Amino acid sequence: MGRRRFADMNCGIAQALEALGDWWTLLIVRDAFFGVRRFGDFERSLGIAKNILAARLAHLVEHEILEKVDVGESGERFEYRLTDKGEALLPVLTSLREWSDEHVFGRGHEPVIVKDRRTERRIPKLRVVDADGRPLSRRDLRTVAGPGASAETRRLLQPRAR
Amino acid sequence: MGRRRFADMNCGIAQALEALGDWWTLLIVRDAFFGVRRFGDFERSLGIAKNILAARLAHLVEHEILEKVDVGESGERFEYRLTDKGEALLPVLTSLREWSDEHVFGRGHEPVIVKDRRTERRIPKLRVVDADGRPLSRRDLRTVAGPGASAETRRLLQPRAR
DNA sequence: GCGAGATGGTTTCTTTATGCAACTGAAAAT
DNA sequence: ATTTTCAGTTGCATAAAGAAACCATCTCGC
Repeated sequence: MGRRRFADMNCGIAQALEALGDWWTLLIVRDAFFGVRRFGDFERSLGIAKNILAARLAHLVEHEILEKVDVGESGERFEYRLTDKGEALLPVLTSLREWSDEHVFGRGHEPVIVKDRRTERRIPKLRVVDADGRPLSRRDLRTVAGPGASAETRRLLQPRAR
Repeated sequence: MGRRRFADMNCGIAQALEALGDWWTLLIVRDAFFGVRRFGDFERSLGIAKNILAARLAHLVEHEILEKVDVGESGERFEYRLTDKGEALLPVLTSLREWSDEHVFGRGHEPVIVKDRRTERRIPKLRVVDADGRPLSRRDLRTVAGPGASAETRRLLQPRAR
């Protein structure tokens, strides 16, 4: 029985994976952040099969991360553009890149560097911080049920020994 | 012909996906952040098939995101614990959750809320900011080749019309 | 010390997903 | 008018995911 979907899980990570978790999808989004818009450009940039690309683009359009815009002069010719919801993935892509830079490539071996276009300075690393800007780690956090929590989520979040 | 791997791509996102991109993997890491350590606990929490779980845990151990520790009193009994490299994924999980909270569930419908354990206040949202703390969007950024850039990466980053 | 159950997997088989290659129909370029 | 590009679709081969059954240790109760 094929792959399970996560759509019904009452969890933000699972929901994000429902939209982005398929193979290739996040690389398509990354390319979109780089300014790629056309079917053929995604195809060449990624070396992805056409049928997979078509399916992924449709999935991203369905999830309102990309929008398909007809830009044809005298007929149909499409572009895929990031929506606001898609642009909001910047912290996700950034945190993934920063993690790889530090823990996969290692400092000094980054394949790319992201700068503030205005000042030409590197952007500061993303960090999880408290209200005063002090860095927090996993142990400093406490997860509680929110307003949209399901009964199951509520049960899972009951305090227990760790 | 099976699935392509991204291991050889000279890109942080691709490298992160090589480690985390498989189906289920990120949910296993999420559970690890919640304090889950035992095979059976992951299995029950996720409802994942044992063979897939075993493969994913081995993959995460191989990538040094989890470590497998023998905690048996008089024989083998294992725990999977987050390494420092694994703990460093906190911004990734956080940015995914925050994106879902805002763009999938919507404000006021978050299934979980993450608080600073000390102050009981919600943690501020992760943002990509400049050196002075001002928020940046995709358009404010410029990506240039880093010290570890391959020839291909260098070529792709040549300025071009957007 | 011995059987019952929990733990942590491996093996087998079926169902899906992925990938390649070939094909298509419309738009642009020449 | 013909060729090339574009944006897919279709068909087929293979690899990965999932369920269920199986298995070797360990642990607990007695």
